[in-house]
Amino acid sequence: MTLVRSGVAQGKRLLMDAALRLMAHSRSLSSLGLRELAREAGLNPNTFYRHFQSVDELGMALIRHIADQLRQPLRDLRREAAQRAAEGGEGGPRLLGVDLGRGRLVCHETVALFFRFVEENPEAFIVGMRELHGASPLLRAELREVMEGFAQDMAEDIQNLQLVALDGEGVKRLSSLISRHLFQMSLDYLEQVDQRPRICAEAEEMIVTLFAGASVLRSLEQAPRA
Amino acid sequence: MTLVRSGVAQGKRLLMDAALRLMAHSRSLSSLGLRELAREAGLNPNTFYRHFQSVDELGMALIRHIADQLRQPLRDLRREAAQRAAEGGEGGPRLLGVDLGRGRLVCHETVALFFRFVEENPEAFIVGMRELHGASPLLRAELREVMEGFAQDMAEDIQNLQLVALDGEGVKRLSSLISRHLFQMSLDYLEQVDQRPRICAEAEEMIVTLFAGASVLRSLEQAPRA
DNA sequence: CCGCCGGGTATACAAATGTCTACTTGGTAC
DNA sequence: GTACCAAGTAGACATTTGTATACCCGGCGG
Repeated sequence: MTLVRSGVAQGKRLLMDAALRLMAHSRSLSSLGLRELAREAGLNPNTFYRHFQSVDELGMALIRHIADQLRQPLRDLRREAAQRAAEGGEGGPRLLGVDLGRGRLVCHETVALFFRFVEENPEAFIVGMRELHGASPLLRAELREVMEGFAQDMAEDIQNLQLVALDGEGVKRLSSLISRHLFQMSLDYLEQVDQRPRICAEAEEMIVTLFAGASVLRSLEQAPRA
Repeated sequence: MTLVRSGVAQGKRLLMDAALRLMAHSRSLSSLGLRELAREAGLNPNTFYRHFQSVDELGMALIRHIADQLRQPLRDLRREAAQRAAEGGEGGPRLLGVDLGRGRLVCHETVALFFRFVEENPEAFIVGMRELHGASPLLRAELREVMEGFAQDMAEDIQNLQLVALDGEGVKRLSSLISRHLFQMSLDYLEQVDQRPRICAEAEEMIVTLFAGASVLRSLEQAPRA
Protein backbone atom coordinates (compact mmCIF):
# COMPACT_ATOMS: atom_id res chain seq x y z
CA MET A 1 0.00 0.00 0.00
CA THR A 2 1.42 3.34 -0.97
CA LEU A 3 0.07 5.83 1.49
CA VAL A 4 1.22 8.93 -0.31
CA ARG A 5 -0.04 10.08 -3.68
CA SER A 6 1.85 9.45 -6.88
CA GLY A 7 3.03 12.28 -9.08
CA VAL A 8 5.84 13.08 -6.67
CA ALA A 9 9.30 11.60 -7.00
CA GLN A 10 8.77 8.14 -5.43
CA GLY A 11 11.80 8.70 -3.21
CA LYS A 12 9.88 11.52 -1.62
CA ARG A 13 6.86 9.26 -1.37
CA LEU A 14 8.87 6.48 0.23
CA LEU A 15 10.33 8.88 2.77
CA MET A 16 6.97 10.32 3.69
CA ASP A 17 5.49 6.86 4.05
CA ALA A 18 8.39 5.85 6.23
CA ALA A 19 7.89 8.88 8.45
CA LEU A 20 4.19 8.10 8.74
CA ARG A 21 4.92 4.54 9.75
CA LEU A 22 7.53 5.45 12.33
CA MET A 23 5.44 8.19 13.86
CA ALA A 24 2.34 6.04 14.06
CA HIS A 25 4.38 3.50 15.98
CA SER A 26 5.03 5.97 18.80
CA ARG A 27 7.64 8.45 17.72
CA SER A 28 7.50 12.18 17.43
CA LEU A 29 8.74 13.87 14.29
CA SER A 30 11.43 15.78 16.14
CA SER A 31 12.94 12.53 17.34
CA LEU A 32 13.40 11.12 13.84
CA GLY A 33 16.77 11.35 12.21
CA LEU A 34 17.16 11.53 8.47
CA ARG A 35 19.25 8.40 8.53
CA GLU A 36 16.57 6.52 10.38
CA LEU A 37 14.02 7.75 7.85
CA ALA A 38 16.13 6.68 4.92
CA ARG A 39 16.76 3.28 6.48
CA GLU A 40 13.05 2.70 7.04
CA ALA A 41 12.39 3.79 3.46
CA GLY A 42 15.10 1.50 2.13
CA LEU A 43 17.04 4.38 0.63
CA ASN A 44 20.43 5.99 0.88
CA PRO A 45 20.70 8.62 3.60
CA ASN A 46 21.64 11.28 1.11
CA THR A 47 18.46 10.78 -0.86
CA PHE A 48 16.73 12.69 1.91
CA TYR A 49 18.66 15.79 0.92
CA ARG A 50 17.38 15.60 -2.65
CA HIS A 51 13.84 16.18 -1.46
CA PHE A 52 13.90 17.96 1.87
CA GLN A 53 16.11 20.43 3.59
CA SER A 54 15.12 19.47 7.10
CA VAL A 55 12.87 17.12 9.00
CA ASP A 56 10.49 19.99 9.57
CA GLU A 57 10.12 20.41 5.85
CA LEU A 58 9.17 16.77 5.51
CA GLY A 59 6.68 17.28 8.31
CA MET A 60 5.18 20.18 6.43
CA ALA A 61 4.78 18.12 3.28
CA LEU A 62 3.30 15.30 5.31
CA ILE A 63 0.72 17.54 6.93
CA ARG A 64 -0.30 19.13 3.66
CA HIS A 65 -0.70 15.73 2.11
CA ILE A 66 -2.74 14.38 4.96
CA ALA A 67 -4.94 17.44 5.00
CA ASP A 68 -5.66 17.15 1.29
CA GLN A 69 -6.43 13.49 1.75
CA LEU A 70 -8.87 14.04 4.61
CA ARG A 71 -10.75 17.20 3.79
CA GLN A 72 -13.08 16.02 1.06
CA PRO A 73 -13.81 12.62 2.63
CA LEU A 74 -14.77 14.35 5.84
CA ARG A 75 -17.18 16.59 4.00
CA ASP A 76 -18.73 13.63 2.19
CA LEU A 77 -19.03 11.87 5.48
CA ARG A 78 -21.02 14.65 7.07
CA ARG A 79 -23.34 14.79 4.06
CA GLU A 80 -23.91 11.09 4.25
CA ALA A 81 -24.66 11.31 7.94
CA ALA A 82 -27.17 14.08 7.40
CA GLN A 83 -28.88 12.19 4.60
CA ARG A 84 -29.15 8.97 6.55
CA ALA A 85 -30.55 10.85 9.50
CA ALA A 86 -33.07 12.66 7.31
CA GLU A 87 -34.53 9.38 6.07
CA GLY A 88 -35.33 8.08 9.52
CA GLY A 89 -36.61 11.44 10.66
CA GLU A 90 -39.82 11.54 12.66
CA GLY A 91 -40.79 14.50 14.79
CA GLY A 92 -39.37 13.98 18.25
CA PRO A 93 -39.32 16.38 21.19
CA ARG A 94 -38.72 19.96 20.18
CA LEU A 95 -36.51 22.56 21.70
CA LEU A 96 -37.05 26.17 20.73
CA GLY A 97 -38.59 25.20 17.44
CA VAL A 98 -35.84 22.80 16.40
CA ASP A 99 -36.42 19.10 15.96
CA LEU A 100 -34.27 17.70 18.72
CA GLY A 101 -34.65 14.08 17.71
CA ARG A 102 -33.42 14.76 14.21
CA GLY A 103 -30.45 16.73 15.51
CA ARG A 104 -29.59 13.85 17.77
CA LEU A 105 -29.78 11.46 14.89
CA VAL A 106 -27.54 13.55 12.66
CA CYS A 107 -25.14 13.88 15.52
CA HIS A 108 -25.14 10.18 16.20
CA GLU A 109 -24.47 9.32 12.59
CA THR A 110 -21.80 11.96 12.22
CA VAL A 111 -19.93 10.83 15.28
CA ALA A 112 -20.16 7.18 14.33
CA LEU A 113 -18.90 7.83 10.82
CA PHE A 114 -16.20 10.14 12.07
CA PHE A 115 -14.72 7.57 14.38
CA ARG A 116 -14.99 4.89 11.75
CA PHE A 117 -13.02 7.20 9.53
CA VAL A 118 -10.47 7.64 12.30
CA GLU A 119 -10.20 3.90 12.54
CA GLU A 120 -9.50 3.70 8.84
CA ASN A 121 -6.85 6.42 8.84
CA PRO A 122 -5.11 6.00 12.15
CA GLU A 123 -1.69 7.28 11.09
CA ALA A 124 -3.12 10.54 9.85
CA PHE A 125 -4.86 11.31 13.10
CA ILE A 126 -2.02 10.15 15.29
CA VAL A 127 0.50 12.25 13.45
CA GLY A 128 -1.81 15.21 13.23
CA MET A 129 -2.64 15.28 16.91
CA ARG A 130 0.92 14.60 17.98
CA GLU A 131 2.38 17.43 16.01
CA LEU A 132 -0.46 19.83 16.77
CA HIS A 133 1.01 19.96 20.26
CA GLY A 134 4.50 18.99 19.13
CA ALA A 135 7.84 20.66 19.25
CA SER A 136 7.90 22.52 15.95
CA PRO A 137 6.14 25.90 15.92
CA LEU A 138 5.94 25.77 12.14
CA LEU A 139 4.03 22.53 12.12
CA ARG A 140 1.81 23.61 14.97
CA ALA A 141 0.79 26.73 13.08
CA GLU A 142 0.16 24.81 9.90
CA LEU A 143 -1.94 22.22 11.66
CA ARG A 144 -3.99 24.83 13.44
CA GLU A 145 -4.77 26.32 10.08
CA VAL A 146 -5.73 22.97 8.63
CA MET A 147 -8.05 22.27 11.52
CA GLU A 148 -9.58 25.70 11.22
CA GLY A 149 -10.35 24.72 7.65
CA PHE A 150 -12.10 21.57 8.78
CA ALA A 151 -14.12 23.55 11.28
CA GLN A 152 -15.05 26.02 8.58
CA ASP A 153 -16.29 23.23 6.34
CA MET A 154 -18.31 21.86 9.17
CA ALA A 155 -19.85 25.21 9.94
CA GLU A 156 -20.97 25.62 6.33
CA ASP A 157 -22.52 22.18 6.31
CA ILE A 158 -24.39 22.80 9.50
CA GLN A 159 -25.81 26.01 8.18
CA ASN A 160 -26.73 24.55 4.82
CA LEU A 161 -28.50 21.67 6.47
CA GLN A 162 -30.31 24.07 8.79
CA LEU A 163 -29.72 21.92 11.80
CA VAL A 164 -29.86 24.70 14.31
CA ALA A 165 -31.21 28.15 14.90
CA LEU A 166 -28.01 30.13 15.29
CA ASP A 167 -26.26 32.98 13.55
CA GLY A 168 -23.20 32.34 11.41
CA GLU A 169 -20.67 33.41 13.98
CA GLY A 170 -22.16 31.20 16.64
CA VAL A 171 -22.18 28.19 14.38
CA LYS A 172 -18.58 28.81 13.44
CA ARG A 173 -17.43 28.97 17.02
CA LEU A 174 -19.34 25.84 17.87
CA SER A 175 -17.95 23.99 14.90
CA SER A 176 -14.45 24.93 15.83
CA LEU A 177 -15.02 23.66 19.33
CA ILE A 178 -16.58 20.43 18.19
CA SER A 179 -14.00 19.63 15.58
CA ARG A 180 -11.23 20.33 18.05
CA HIS A 181 -12.78 18.00 20.54
CA LEU A 182 -13.48 15.26 18.05
CA PHE A 183 -9.93 15.35 16.80
CA GLN A 184 -8.66 15.31 20.32
CA MET A 185 -10.77 12.29 21.15
CA SER A 186 -9.55 10.48 18.07
CA LEU A 187 -6.32 9.58 19.85
CA ASP A 188 -8.12 8.18 22.86
CA TYR A 189 -10.43 6.32 20.53
CA LEU A 190 -7.56 4.67 18.72
CA GLU A 191 -5.68 3.83 21.85
CA GLN A 192 -8.33 2.77 24.34
CA VAL A 193 -10.03 0.13 22.29
CA ASP A 194 -12.24 -1.02 25.12
CA GLN A 195 -13.57 2.47 25.77
CA ARG A 196 -14.75 3.17 22.27
CA PRO A 197 -18.49 3.05 22.87
CA ARG A 198 -18.14 5.37 25.83
CA ILE A 199 -16.03 7.81 23.85
CA CYS A 200 -18.57 7.89 21.05
CA ALA A 201 -21.43 8.40 23.45
CA GLU A 202 -19.69 11.21 25.28
CA ALA A 203 -18.78 12.93 22.05
CA GLU A 204 -22.39 12.82 20.93
CA GLU A 205 -23.57 14.09 24.23
CA MET A 206 -21.17 16.99 24.15
CA ILE A 207 -22.30 18.07 20.73
CA VAL A 208 -25.96 17.91 21.55
CA THR A 209 -25.35 19.73 24.80
CA LEU A 210 -23.45 22.48 23.08
CA PHE A 211 -26.12 23.05 20.50
CA ALA A 212 -28.87 22.98 23.08
CA GLY A 213 -26.98 25.41 25.27
CA ALA A 214 -26.20 27.77 22.44
CA SER A 215 -29.82 27.78 21.32
CA VAL A 216 -31.22 28.44 24.73
CA LEU A 217 -28.71 31.17 25.51
CA ARG A 218 -29.46 32.84 22.24
CA SER A 219 -33.17 32.78 22.85
CA LEU A 220 -32.53 34.25 26.29
CA GLU A 221 -30.56 37.20 25.05
CA GLN A 222 -33.13 37.88 22.34
CA ALA A 223 -35.91 37.97 24.92
CA PRO A 224 -34.12 38.91 28.15
CA ARG A 225 -37.31 39.14 30.19
CA ALA A 226 -38.34 35.52 29.74
CA MET B 1 14.95 29.76 40.79
CA THR B 2 14.72 26.07 41.55
CA LEU B 3 11.66 24.80 39.84
CA VAL B 4 11.64 21.39 41.42
CA ARG B 5 11.04 20.69 45.09
CA SER B 6 13.86 20.09 47.51
CA GLY B 7 14.12 16.86 49.47
CA VAL B 8 15.28 15.01 46.40
CA ALA B 9 18.91 14.59 45.51
CA GLN B 10 19.73 17.99 43.91
CA GLY B 11 21.24 16.21 40.94
CA LYS B 12 17.82 14.82 40.24
CA ARG B 13 16.39 18.27 40.75
CA LEU B 14 18.90 19.84 38.40
CA LEU B 15 18.17 17.26 35.75
CA MET B 16 14.44 17.73 36.00
CA ASP B 17 14.79 21.49 35.84
CA ALA B 18 17.01 21.12 32.80
CA ALA B 19 14.43 18.92 31.11
CA LEU B 20 11.70 21.41 31.90
CA ARG B 21 13.73 24.25 30.43
CA LEU B 22 14.63 22.39 27.26
CA MET B 23 11.12 21.17 26.67
CA ALA B 24 9.57 24.55 27.24
CA HIS B 25 11.91 25.93 24.59
CA SER B 26 10.35 23.72 21.92
CA ARG B 27 11.59 20.20 22.35
CA SER B 28 9.74 16.99 22.97
CA LEU B 29 10.90 14.65 25.68
CA SER B 30 11.60 11.84 23.27
CA SER B 31 14.06 14.03 21.41
CA LEU B 32 16.19 14.73 24.47
CA GLY B 33 19.35 12.77 25.03
CA LEU B 34 20.72 12.11 28.47
CA ARG B 35 23.96 13.80 27.54
CA GLU B 36 22.11 16.89 26.48
CA LEU B 37 20.19 16.86 29.72
CA ALA B 38 23.32 16.52 31.78
CA ARG B 39 25.02 19.30 29.85
CA GLU B 40 22.11 21.65 30.41
CA ALA B 41 22.11 20.72 34.08
CA GLY B 42 25.86 21.26 34.35
CA LEU B 43 26.49 17.68 35.39
CA ASN B 44 28.40 14.67 34.26
CA PRO B 45 26.51 12.49 31.79
CA ASN B 46 26.71 9.50 34.09
CA THR B 47 24.94 11.31 36.87
CA PHE B 48 21.77 10.72 34.91
CA TYR B 49 22.13 7.00 35.52
CA ARG B 50 22.26 7.51 39.26
CA HIS B 51 18.72 8.83 39.25
CA PHE B 52 16.89 7.54 36.22
CA GLN B 53 16.96 4.46 34.13
CA SER B 54 15.57 6.06 31.01
CA VAL B 55 14.31 9.37 29.70
CA ASP B 56 10.79 8.08 30.12
CA GLU B 57 11.42 7.60 33.79
CA LEU B 58 12.53 11.19 34.12
CA GLY B 59 9.40 12.20 32.27
CA MET B 60 7.33 10.25 34.74
CA ALA B 61 8.98 11.97 37.69
CA LEU B 62 8.52 15.31 35.99
CA ILE B 63 4.84 14.76 35.45
CA ARG B 64 4.23 13.60 38.98
CA HIS B 65 6.05 16.62 40.30
CA ILE B 66 4.16 19.03 38.12
CA ALA B 67 0.86 17.44 39.02
CA ASP B 68 1.58 17.74 42.73
CA GLN B 69 2.59 21.33 42.23
CA LEU B 70 -0.54 22.29 40.35
CA ARG B 71 -3.34 20.37 41.98
CA GLN B 72 -3.82 22.30 45.19
CA PRO B 73 -3.25 25.76 43.65
CA LEU B 74 -5.88 24.97 41.07
CA ARG B 75 -8.35 24.04 43.77
CA ASP B 76 -7.62 27.21 45.71
CA LEU B 77 -8.02 29.17 42.57
CA ARG B 78 -11.51 27.86 41.92
CA ARG B 79 -12.51 28.58 45.50
CA GLU B 80 -11.23 32.10 45.20
CA ALA B 81 -13.10 32.59 41.98
CA ALA B 82 -16.31 31.34 43.50
CA GLN B 83 -15.91 33.58 46.52
CA ARG B 84 -15.17 36.66 44.51
CA ALA B 85 -18.15 35.99 42.32
CA ALA B 86 -20.38 35.44 45.34
CA GLU B 87 -19.59 38.89 46.71
CA GLY B 88 -20.67 40.70 43.62
CA GLY B 89 -23.71 38.48 43.22
CA GLU B 90 -26.99 40.14 42.35
CA GLY B 91 -29.90 38.22 40.90
CA GLY B 92 -29.55 38.23 37.14
CA PRO B 93 -31.65 36.41 34.56
CA ARG B 94 -32.61 32.93 35.63
CA LEU B 95 -32.58 29.74 33.66
CA LEU B 96 -34.43 26.77 35.07
CA GLY B 97 -34.14 28.07 38.58
CA VAL B 98 -30.41 28.73 38.48
CA ASP B 99 -28.94 32.18 38.78
CA LEU B 100 -27.39 32.60 35.36
CA GLY B 101 -25.61 35.85 36.14
CA ARG B 102 -23.84 34.37 39.11
CA GLY B 103 -22.80 31.30 37.11
CA ARG B 104 -21.43 33.58 34.44
CA LEU B 105 -19.50 35.52 37.02
CA VAL B 106 -17.98 32.42 38.60
CA CYS B 107 -17.11 31.22 35.17
CA HIS B 108 -15.52 34.51 34.20
CA GLU B 109 -13.41 34.62 37.33
CA THR B 110 -12.40 31.01 37.06
CA VAL B 111 -11.30 31.33 33.47
CA ALA B 112 -9.41 34.54 34.14
CA LEU B 113 -7.60 33.08 37.12
CA PHE B 114 -6.90 29.86 35.29
CA PHE B 115 -5.17 31.56 32.41
CA ARG B 116 -3.27 33.81 34.75
CA PHE B 117 -2.09 30.66 36.42
CA VAL B 118 -1.10 29.27 33.04
CA GLU B 119 0.87 32.42 32.40
CA GLU B 120 2.71 31.94 35.68
CA ASN B 121 3.54 28.27 35.06
CA PRO B 122 4.13 28.08 31.35
CA GLU B 123 6.60 25.20 31.39
CA ALA B 124 4.25 22.97 33.30
CA PHE B 125 1.44 23.41 30.83
CA ILE B 126 3.62 23.23 27.77
CA VAL B 127 5.22 20.02 28.91
CA GLY B 128 1.95 18.54 30.07
CA MET B 129 0.10 19.20 26.85
CA ARG B 130 3.01 18.16 24.69
CA GLU B 131 3.42 14.81 26.32
CA LEU B 132 -0.29 14.17 26.69
CA HIS B 133 -0.23 13.65 22.94
CA GLY B 134 3.42 12.70 22.83
CA ALA B 135 5.31 9.64 21.82
CA SER B 136 5.47 7.71 25.07
CA PRO B 137 2.41 5.61 25.93
CA LEU B 138 3.48 5.51 29.55
CA LEU B 139 3.51 9.27 29.92
CA ARG B 140 0.28 9.64 28.01
CA ALA B 141 -1.48 7.26 30.35
CA GLU B 142 -0.08 8.97 33.42
CA LEU B 143 -1.08 12.40 32.17
CA ARG B 144 -4.57 11.26 31.35
CA GLU B 145 -4.88 10.06 34.89
CA VAL B 146 -3.58 13.32 36.30
CA MET B 147 -6.03 15.30 34.24
CA GLU B 148 -8.85 13.02 35.29
CA GLY B 149 -7.87 13.95 38.83
CA PHE B 150 -8.14 17.64 38.06
CA ALA B 151 -11.52 17.12 36.49
CA GLN B 152 -12.62 15.19 39.54
CA ASP B 153 -11.58 18.04 41.83
CA MET B 154 -13.46 20.45 39.68
CA ALA B 155 -16.57 18.33 39.71
CA GLU B 156 -16.54 18.21 43.51
CA ASP B 157 -16.14 21.96 43.75
CA ILE B 158 -18.96 22.60 41.37
CA GLN B 159 -21.26 20.37 43.33
CA ASN B 160 -20.23 21.78 46.68
CA LEU B 161 -20.81 25.30 45.46
CA GLN B 162 -24.18 24.29 44.04
CA LEU B 163 -23.56 26.13 40.84
CA VAL B 164 -25.80 24.03 38.70
CA ALA B 165 -28.77 21.72 38.88
CA LEU B 166 -27.26 18.49 37.63
CA ASP B 167 -26.68 15.01 38.96
CA GLY B 168 -23.21 13.89 39.95
CA GLU B 169 -22.48 11.93 36.81
CA GLY B 170 -23.45 14.82 34.60
CA VAL B 171 -21.27 17.25 36.50
CA LYS B 172 -18.35 14.88 36.29
CA ARG B 173 -18.64 14.48 32.55
CA LEU B 174 -18.94 18.22 32.09
CA SER B 175 -15.95 18.89 34.31
CA SER B 176 -13.87 16.43 32.40
CA LEU B 177 -14.81 18.12 29.16
CA ILE B 178 -14.15 21.59 30.47
CA SER B 179 -10.83 20.80 32.04
CA ARG B 180 -9.70 19.05 28.90
CA HIS B 181 -10.61 22.05 26.84
CA LEU B 182 -9.06 24.58 29.20
CA PHE B 183 -5.83 22.66 29.25
CA GLN B 184 -5.89 22.37 25.52
CA MET B 185 -6.38 26.10 25.13
CA SER B 186 -3.54 26.82 27.51
CA LEU B 187 -1.03 26.16 24.76
CA ASP B 188 -2.77 28.52 22.35
CA TYR B 189 -3.01 31.06 25.12
CA LEU B 190 0.70 30.95 25.78
CA GLU B 191 1.65 31.03 22.16
CA GLN B 192 -0.76 33.47 20.56
CA VAL B 193 -0.23 36.41 22.81
CA ASP B 194 -2.36 38.73 20.72
CA GLN B 195 -5.34 36.39 20.82
CA ARG B 196 -5.55 36.05 24.57
CA PRO B 197 -8.72 38.03 25.17
CA ARG B 198 -10.49 36.10 22.44
CA ILE B 199 -9.34 32.78 23.86
CA CYS B 200 -10.57 33.70 27.33
CA ALA B 201 -13.90 34.87 25.99
CA GLU B 202 -14.44 31.74 23.96
CA ALA B 203 -13.50 29.52 26.87
CA GLU B 204 -16.03 31.29 29.07
CA GLU B 205 -18.65 31.03 26.41
CA MET B 206 -18.08 27.33 26.00
CA ILE B 207 -18.45 26.64 29.67
CA VAL B 208 -21.62 28.65 30.04
CA THR B 209 -23.03 27.03 26.93
CA LEU B 210 -22.27 23.56 28.18
CA PHE B 211 -23.93 24.16 31.52
CA ALA B 212 -26.93 25.78 29.95
CA GLY B 213 -27.27 22.93 27.48
CA ALA B 214 -26.89 20.26 30.10
CA SER B 215 -29.46 21.91 32.31
CA VAL B 216 -32.02 22.32 29.59
CA LEU B 217 -31.57 18.80 28.30
CA ARG B 218 -31.95 17.41 31.76
CA SER B 219 -35.12 19.33 32.37
CA LEU B 220 -36.41 18.06 29.05
CA GLU B 221 -35.86 14.41 29.85
CA GLN B 222 -37.38 14.85 33.28
CA ALA B 223 -40.52 16.35 31.80
CA PRO B 224 -40.62 14.98 28.26
CA ARG B 225 -44.02 16.53 27.46
CA ALA B 226 -42.90 20.12 27.95
C1' DC C 1 25.66 11.98 -30.71
C1' DC C 2 26.49 14.62 -26.76
C1' DG C 3 25.75 17.21 -22.85
C1' DC C 4 22.70 18.00 -19.14
C1' DC C 5 20.04 17.20 -15.12
C1' DG C 6 16.93 15.05 -11.73
C1' DG C 7 17.06 11.26 -8.84
C1' DG C 8 19.73 7.93 -6.57
C1' DT C 9 24.24 5.86 -4.68
C1' DA C 10 29.03 5.19 -2.31
C1' DT C 11 32.42 6.57 0.67
C1' DA C 12 34.33 9.33 4.12
C1' DC C 13 34.67 11.95 8.50
C1' DA C 14 34.06 14.84 12.46
C1' DA C 15 30.90 15.19 16.07
C1' DA C 16 27.67 13.44 19.28
C1' DT C 17 25.44 9.71 21.75
C1' DG C 18 24.55 5.64 25.05
C1' DT C 19 26.87 2.84 28.06
C1' DC C 20 30.61 0.50 30.68
C1' DT C 21 34.16 0.30 34.40
C1' DA C 22 36.73 2.57 37.71
C1' DC C 23 37.74 6.39 40.83
C1' DT C 24 36.57 10.28 44.38
C1' DT C 25 34.00 12.38 47.90
C1' DG C 26 31.17 13.59 51.91
C1' DG C 27 28.37 12.16 55.23
C1' DT C 28 26.39 8.65 58.64
C1' DA C 29 26.17 4.30 61.53
C1' DC C 30 28.37 1.63 64.50
C1' DG D 1 38.08 5.37 63.47
C1' DT D 2 36.51 2.81 60.10
C1' DA D 3 33.42 0.76 57.11
C1' DC D 4 29.76 1.92 54.24
C1' DC D 5 26.86 4.05 50.86
C1' DA D 6 24.70 7.43 48.01
C1' DA D 7 26.01 10.93 44.87
C1' DG D 8 29.01 12.58 41.58
C1' DT D 9 33.22 12.42 38.31
C1' DA D 10 36.66 10.68 34.73
C1' DG D 11 37.88 8.36 30.85
C1' DA D 12 37.12 5.16 27.32
C1' DC D 13 34.42 2.56 23.76
C1' DA D 14 31.57 1.22 19.83
C1' DT D 15 27.77 3.12 17.38
C1' DT D 16 25.14 6.45 15.23
C1' DT D 17 24.37 10.82 13.39
C1' DG D 18 24.56 14.88 10.04
C1' DT D 19 26.90 16.41 6.25
C1' DA D 20 30.19 16.92 2.28
C1' DT D 21 32.21 15.42 -2.01
C1' DA D 22 32.25 12.55 -5.73
C1' DC D 23 30.19 9.09 -8.76
C1' DC D 24 26.29 6.64 -11.59
C1' DC D 25 22.40 6.37 -14.74
C1' DG D 26 18.36 7.09 -17.64
C1' DG D 27 15.82 10.14 -20.21
C1' DC D 28 15.42 14.54 -22.98
C1' DG D 29 16.56 18.54 -26.09
C1' DG D 30 19.42 19.97 -29.45
